[in-house]
Amino acid sequence: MPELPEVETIVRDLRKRIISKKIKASSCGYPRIIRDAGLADLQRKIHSCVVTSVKRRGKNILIGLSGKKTLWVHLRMTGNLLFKNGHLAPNERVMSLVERKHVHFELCFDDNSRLLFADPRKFGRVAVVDEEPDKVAKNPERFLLAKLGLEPLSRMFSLRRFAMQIQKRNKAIKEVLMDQSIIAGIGNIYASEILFAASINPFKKARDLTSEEISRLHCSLRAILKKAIRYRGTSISDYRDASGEKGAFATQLQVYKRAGEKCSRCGNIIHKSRQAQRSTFYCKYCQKA
DNA sequence: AGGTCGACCTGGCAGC
DNA sequence: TGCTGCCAGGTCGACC
Repeated sequence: MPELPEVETIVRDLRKRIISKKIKASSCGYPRIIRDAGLADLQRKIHSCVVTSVKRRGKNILIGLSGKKTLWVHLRMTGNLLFKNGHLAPNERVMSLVERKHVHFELCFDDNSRLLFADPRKFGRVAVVDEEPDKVAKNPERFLLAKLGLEPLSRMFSLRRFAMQIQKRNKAIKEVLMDQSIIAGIGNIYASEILFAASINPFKKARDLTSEEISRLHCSLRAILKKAIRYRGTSISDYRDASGEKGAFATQLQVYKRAGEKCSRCGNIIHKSRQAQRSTFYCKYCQKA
């Protein structure tokens, strides 16, 4: 699933391509991806709007539209937003793995270029919000979106604020990192990688972390996310950027999906176990409990 | 308030 | 080859 670095890569691509374009038409082959009010309402609201901005908040994509509106997109596990110049042939593969049948929502701009929302598993969601993106980003719950915590690459993400959040949580640190209402944007891949980089055991209770560990975690968290953005994200299978290209960070993964391989730091074997119903990868020696 | 679990979906892959 | 069961980057709502 796309996490912060993948979403950021898509947002940066789209910013170059769709800003100031006018929406001429939209279509949807699977209305359940539209939240709340539904398809007809959404189509009416976005028709003839001009794209004014493309932003990210956590894993959420916020496309600013003229008339103080926001087109909200969440890619969940396998969603993709792809920009395409011109029409799509009836059987054209949008990219490897994603066939025409997986395109569930489509925006057509006045120059005939398109923005496609494709999602094989149909978990992704789209909605229109009657407010501009900055206000939605600040207070997503007000617009019936999920509560979002600290933005890890913003200036607000100080060591002090991070530590305050960590110290009051009684659950495992990996679960805290992945809790979007505490820190926004980290998912299963980067939580594993960040904890490895900081040499912290994923099962350790957040409130038991020493101040030295919290400081190390704060540092690796930002470093890993920034590096992953430089590599344009991680493609395990489905993820592609807005041009349909893979991200290159998979080659940099130290523990995620590497169970049974040797730890790059100590040479011991990387372990896989189950945590909060998801896979966790770590080195038992470098990340002692 | 906090945790745990199933539901939402499809496709790929391992094992038989 | 074909069937079955398991696994997957995320989130939400029901329940205790």
